[in-house]
Amino acid sequence: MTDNLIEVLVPIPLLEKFSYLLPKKLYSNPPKPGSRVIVPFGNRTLVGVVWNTDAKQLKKPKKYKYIKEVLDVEPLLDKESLELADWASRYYHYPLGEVISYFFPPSLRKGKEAKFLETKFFELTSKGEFFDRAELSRAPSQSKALELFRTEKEFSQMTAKAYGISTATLNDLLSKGLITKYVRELSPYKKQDNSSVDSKKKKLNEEQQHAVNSLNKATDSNTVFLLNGITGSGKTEVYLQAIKNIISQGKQALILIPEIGLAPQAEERFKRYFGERVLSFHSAKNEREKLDAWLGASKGLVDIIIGTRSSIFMPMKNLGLIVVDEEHDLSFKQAERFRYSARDMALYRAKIKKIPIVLASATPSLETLNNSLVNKYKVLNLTKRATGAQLPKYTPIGLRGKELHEGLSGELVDLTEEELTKGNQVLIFLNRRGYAPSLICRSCGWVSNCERCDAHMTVHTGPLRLHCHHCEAQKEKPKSCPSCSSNDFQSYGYGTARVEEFLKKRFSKFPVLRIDSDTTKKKDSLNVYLDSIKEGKPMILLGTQLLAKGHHFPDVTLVGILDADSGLFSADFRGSERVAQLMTQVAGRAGRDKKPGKVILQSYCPEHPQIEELITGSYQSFALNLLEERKSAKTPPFSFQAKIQSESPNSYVSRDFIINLLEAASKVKKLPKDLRVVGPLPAVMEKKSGVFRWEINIFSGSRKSLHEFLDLTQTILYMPSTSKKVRWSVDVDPISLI
DNA sequence: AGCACGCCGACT
DNA sequence: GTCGGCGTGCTC
Repeated sequence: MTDNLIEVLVPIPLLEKFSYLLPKKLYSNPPKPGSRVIVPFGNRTLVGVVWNTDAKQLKKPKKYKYIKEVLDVEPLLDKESLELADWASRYYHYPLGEVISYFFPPSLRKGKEAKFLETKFFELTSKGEFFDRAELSRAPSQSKALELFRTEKEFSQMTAKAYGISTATLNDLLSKGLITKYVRELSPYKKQDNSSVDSKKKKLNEEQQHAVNSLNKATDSNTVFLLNGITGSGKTEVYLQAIKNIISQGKQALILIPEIGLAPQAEERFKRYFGERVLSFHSAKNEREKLDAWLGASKGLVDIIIGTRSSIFMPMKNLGLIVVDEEHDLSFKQAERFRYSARDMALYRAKIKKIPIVLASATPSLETLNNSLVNKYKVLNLTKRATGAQLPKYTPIGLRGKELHEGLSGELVDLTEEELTKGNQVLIFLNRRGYAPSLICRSCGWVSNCERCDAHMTVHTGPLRLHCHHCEAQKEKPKSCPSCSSNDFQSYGYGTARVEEFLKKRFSKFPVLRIDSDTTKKKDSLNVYLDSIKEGKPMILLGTQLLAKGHHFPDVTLVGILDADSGLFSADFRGSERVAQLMTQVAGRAGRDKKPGKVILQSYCPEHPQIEELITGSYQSFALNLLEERKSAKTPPFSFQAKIQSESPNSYVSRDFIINLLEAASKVKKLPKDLRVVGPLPAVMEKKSGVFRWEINIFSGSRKSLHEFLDLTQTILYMPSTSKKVRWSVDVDPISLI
């Protein structure tokens, strides 16, 4: 019998589960799967999670240790979370013990109590109620406090302070037995108060209404919806109403959004609609807030969680719907350690829980689009803008042989002038921050390369410095050329800061708002910008992809895309997909309201078939073409991809590590025929942050053989004999472009 | 991952 | 003599 042996997961990069003995005193009350326990591990003590209570005996049983302590009598994670963790661990080939820790907020990972903030309360006793206040004539503070207690009956420590009752007074009343003290968990969540909720539903158009109806009909079934609505078509309103329906059934909804920057606005919109039982969750929250949100969601005190990718791990007592907004967005994929895709985990979570899930986007990823084409997903199309406005018209402007004004063609400058004078706003898009992408020496050709990366250092102004955009490196602009000592430097190319300089000079009467990660570093600064845009005064919004993300700019009538070519000739097969999404999203900021919009696409090759397709066709037609290309190239979504990468300060060491891995793997088992291994090759940017990266990319038409191969490499990678000088990673469904 | 153990180099 | 460098091995 092994009924006293318990399998525990520890947060350590090891593939094994560890078995522990249950002390006799816990026989009557054994911990359940999903409970946290404290276990001895080597000479350390760790917080682990119970996985299995009927663990099998090891083949050669060593000495088992005893569980030290059970932290949770009732499990903190339900069966579905455990199943999701198990799946993710196997799918992403990442140790289960580490995966499971993603399901807990930091404080619970550290072993703290799963309780809301505990607060001291002071309550009037019956003695206090009938006590003659005349006896307190020499203690006016106590007398006054007692009077307050008689009307309020009890105070939390905080409120007592707010009422001006000092700790000394409280202690005096306590010692006289007039009040008592007790400790209570202070749940920050109130029962729903519907009076604060704006229950007016917006009027929907026919397509939106149809979408809402379809979503409402799918309750309790694992239906995957692609809410494919053009920019400005009112996707949010559709899922808001679907969520309303879910909540009216006493269930919860989980909404995943791309970036942390979008969280405040999204939360505000949801709160306006649903009241206080909406909670946002993202990395900027502190430990206490994270724990409170976690507890609130798992106890069912919160109806809606809206958050960034890590919210997919949020326990929900009665989850009824998941929405992944802007599902194409790359930020749903974690690009380090546990390289999960929150979107794909959401799909699996909905499957386990047998609930509907909505993937919403104007520019769906090719994976999602393909799944909808093969009828795995149900498509809800929104083809009209909610305001009735038209999609903006694209006008290409060829740049060859043209004189530019810091990246702007004469036509674009004129059109900008025209729109500003009419009182409209203009959006200029350039996906390159800083002043100029590089600094060159005009006398010898020296270029400002980063010492730690295969990349140029970008010129930044105010103060004038060189920054590497791929590592932390920064330095002064050299006084003279390191190579020829001349002083003839030129800032080569242009970034947002340089264009800003020009626009401010050229359109001095109008504000120019530069919005990129340099100008929005400070907390809330993005919101300050967005608020000033909302005022609707004529101005120029200049920025990077930050501007492309889901914002509603009703007064923008002209969008200028300075460099439509970037990314078209990318080394990555996902480059064009990304460009099309970006262009479509940016273009979609124009003409959202009553005023019609126009989009200028500057390009050195306007006759490039992909540029033409974007202009004359639509994102949809562009994407369908791309899908055909991917099909013949057998790249995802027509095959499954994984990447194994090594990192070392020495390029040869890094390369040899991958070569040895492949060799070791093929010794154990011949590579299956349906597996295509590309590499070993250096990464596109081989040197980054001082380490050299080599990789193999594995493609397979069969998920099964891909995973079998990864399982095999994993056992090799985790062998103690494997060199620890090299850092390695496995990335399933990689999407990174560098 | 962490931590201990262990085997070589430059120090009070 | 020993303090400490990091290679290697192990964790129920």
